[in-house]
Amino acid sequence: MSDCLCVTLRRAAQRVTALYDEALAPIGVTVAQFSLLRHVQRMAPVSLSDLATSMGLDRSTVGRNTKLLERTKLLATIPGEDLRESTVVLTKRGARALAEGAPLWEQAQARIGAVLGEDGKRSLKRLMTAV
Amino acid sequence: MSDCLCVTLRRAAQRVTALYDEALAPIGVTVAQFSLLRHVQRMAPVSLSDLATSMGLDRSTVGRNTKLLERTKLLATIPGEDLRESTVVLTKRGARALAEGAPLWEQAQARIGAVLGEDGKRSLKRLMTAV
DNA sequence: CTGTGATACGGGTATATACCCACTCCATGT
DNA sequence: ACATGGAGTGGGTATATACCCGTATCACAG
Repeated sequence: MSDCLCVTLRRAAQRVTALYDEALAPIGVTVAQFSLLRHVQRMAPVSLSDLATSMGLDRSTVGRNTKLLERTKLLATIPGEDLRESTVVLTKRGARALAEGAPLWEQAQARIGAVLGEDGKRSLKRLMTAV
Repeated sequence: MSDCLCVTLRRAAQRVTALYDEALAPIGVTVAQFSLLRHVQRMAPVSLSDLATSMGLDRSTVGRNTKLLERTKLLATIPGEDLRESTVVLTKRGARALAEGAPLWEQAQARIGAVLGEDGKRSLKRLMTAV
């Protein structure tokens, strides 16, 4: 067993990701993509830069992930008034995926929440504010 | 703020990884590579498959990560008696990197250990056994 | 109205990871 | 001895992520 906290944390994140991904499989998106969809839903119409800032990810990462969801027709991008800007919106399919995915996500979230418990969630929050 | 435990956990893992990577930067390896080096040190001479099993990673991942460390001359692979097998060993440079990296790793580990606290580590362990 | 610096994005490259397929090599049963 | 199946690896492809650079566009100072 690895006693490196970092490696353990990475593995935990991977396994939890796999669990969420499996839960969301019926709607054909990963948890990273689901998260992106939710952010777009909240912020649309929104630029890639604003999305990236809001999600705490690199702009290029958001751009690439958005492209994937464009290919599967869950997102669409339209040029903004500022021609440099690419504005992202949900498609109807995207909205439907979000609606159908919500209870699936809830289940996974409840399961992990139960495993972590209140103290686990607190530790996680503490970690996020500390690093 | 994302209220998805999975996304939060992923971000936490990324940030902690960045912290360890920065700590290990003087010896020019990432924490994933450092972990691989340590496993090789413990198990050498060892096949890729055994390494992968021991580290809980995919065989192909270990193969690729090993190639990276071969390029930087921290690891070497020699053909095993079984010609299918590729046996991995530490080079002198690899051993030196491990020795020099140990205190750097310790520092990062201590810092994250302090943030997590005993309850945080317990939660993490609980998570690992549950998923 | 023009030039310059700032901003938005895309693409290249890199690590880390997984899964699946093909190839090679071994080992064992007939 | 040979065939068949299993094991070990490598490579292809995919996602998710970061950083850096180039290009296009904008906004503002002069």
